[in-house]
Amino acid sequence: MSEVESFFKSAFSVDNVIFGFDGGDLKVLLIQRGAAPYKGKWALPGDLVYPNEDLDTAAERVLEQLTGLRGVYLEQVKAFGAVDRHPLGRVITIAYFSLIKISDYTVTPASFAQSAKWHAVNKVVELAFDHNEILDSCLRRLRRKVRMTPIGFELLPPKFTLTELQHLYEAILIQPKDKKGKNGNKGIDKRNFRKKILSTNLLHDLNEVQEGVAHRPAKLYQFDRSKYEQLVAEGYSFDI
Amino acid sequence: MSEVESFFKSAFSVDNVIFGFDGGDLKVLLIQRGAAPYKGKWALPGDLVYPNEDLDTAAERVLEQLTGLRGVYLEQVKAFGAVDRHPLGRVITIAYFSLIKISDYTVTPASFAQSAKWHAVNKVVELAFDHNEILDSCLRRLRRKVRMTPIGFELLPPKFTLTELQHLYEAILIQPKDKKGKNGNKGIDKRNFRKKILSTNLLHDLNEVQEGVAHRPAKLYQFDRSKYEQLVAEGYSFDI
DNA sequence: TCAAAAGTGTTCTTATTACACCCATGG
DNA sequence: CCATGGGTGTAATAAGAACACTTTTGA
Repeated sequence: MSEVESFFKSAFSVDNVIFGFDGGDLKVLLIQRGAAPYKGKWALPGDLVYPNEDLDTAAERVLEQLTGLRGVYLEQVKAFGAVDRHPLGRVITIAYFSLIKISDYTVTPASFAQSAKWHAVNKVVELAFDHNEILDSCLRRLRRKVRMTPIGFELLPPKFTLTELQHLYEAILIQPKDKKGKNGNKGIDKRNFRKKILSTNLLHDLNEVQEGVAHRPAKLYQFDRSKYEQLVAEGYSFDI
Repeated sequence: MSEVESFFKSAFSVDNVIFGFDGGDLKVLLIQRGAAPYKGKWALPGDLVYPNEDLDTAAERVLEQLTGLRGVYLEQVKAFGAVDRHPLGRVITIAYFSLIKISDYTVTPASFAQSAKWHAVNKVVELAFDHNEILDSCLRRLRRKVRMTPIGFELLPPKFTLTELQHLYEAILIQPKDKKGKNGNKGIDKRNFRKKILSTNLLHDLNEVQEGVAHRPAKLYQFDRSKYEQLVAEGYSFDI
């Protein structure tokens, strides 16, 4: 084998960290591997990239095959390319994360998806390959990004209450329990959160309320994307 | 050719955006291509990744071959993998940026390096491949990172003045001229900058002053890395 | 004595934090 | 009428922004 040929004895894949939110915990969609290597282990959904396929397209394809969803939030995080990360050969993988409304994911279209399941990110067990490391990277990216851009709404239904929104931020931003308990990992202050999020003027008050709750029903809001885009064009920068 | 084989008709490379600072402008080290494709064009230094080489190692190798430097700041940014990004085949590239002290780069050890040259990032011309896009991504990453972590010091000599440090931040953070002139792209306020940077207590006053300047000589400072690492362990987070 | 850059404080404005009670609804 | 979460304001503190003159040195 020539040296040049040896450079091409390699492949690349995409792996997708699909986040969802169930009202309480931040979740990640994992599949249970049906074949070696790591048969039976939980893993991130991923696939080899087709020879004539862009990386982003491959990530979209993996997402759609598993969830049936298109056009959702998807962002590349970084490449993972340790020599020994794949036991069968040199495979570098490009990590993506996507945000979906957990209620939109109902059936499991793809054949391999019968073994797909939501896992709370704080309770994820040992995964195949270097997927724990990939998940960690994507989670850190999400934590940073959710405070700088209004992507949190991608995880909520179109109509939501302020308390639901606050719980989402808490689920994403509050680490389970800091090593030393140094920084007080308490929840966000309700009044301050509402003040700040409403002061952006990006939430449209729908003049509707929750139904079927055994307490005072909360008002429903909707994220005003077009307003956000207009503000961004004027130099606005989201920060929460 | 089997389908599986076709997946392996691809290669990956690393491309390295090497930043430097000459006291005035933020610079990037580019090489002039000596061979097709894009012969004669300026490009980012890069190379194919060896089959048994980690991505980070490949990026370090490219950097060392060009500059002779080891152990400098290096960070992966992301992968670029458009199908047609390389005219000769499917090559995805992993972009890195590194920060070097421009005075440490003197001779040009590698054979291909006779055509290496510093270019002001604000005046970079059309580059080979998708390297302009890669440079933009790395520059955005640098702009974000330099405010969150004390990596700016990687671009300065060990002893520096506060004015030099301020000029560095201005060179990195101030865009040449905003589209509409909307946000006032003026320099940083000198007094506020000094107050803030000194309040971190991360600069060690060396009790030395500049020599050979035709005006009042400035005091010299040194970045106290061990103090920074100690503070980080206690939960501190740099922010400028 | 001039030019050139170093160095230095205060005021104003804005953002962040801390904090506790009444309200509306369904069971 | 009780349990449950919804909804609201103010005061104190901290951070950021604006701003101009004196000092030191070499030429």
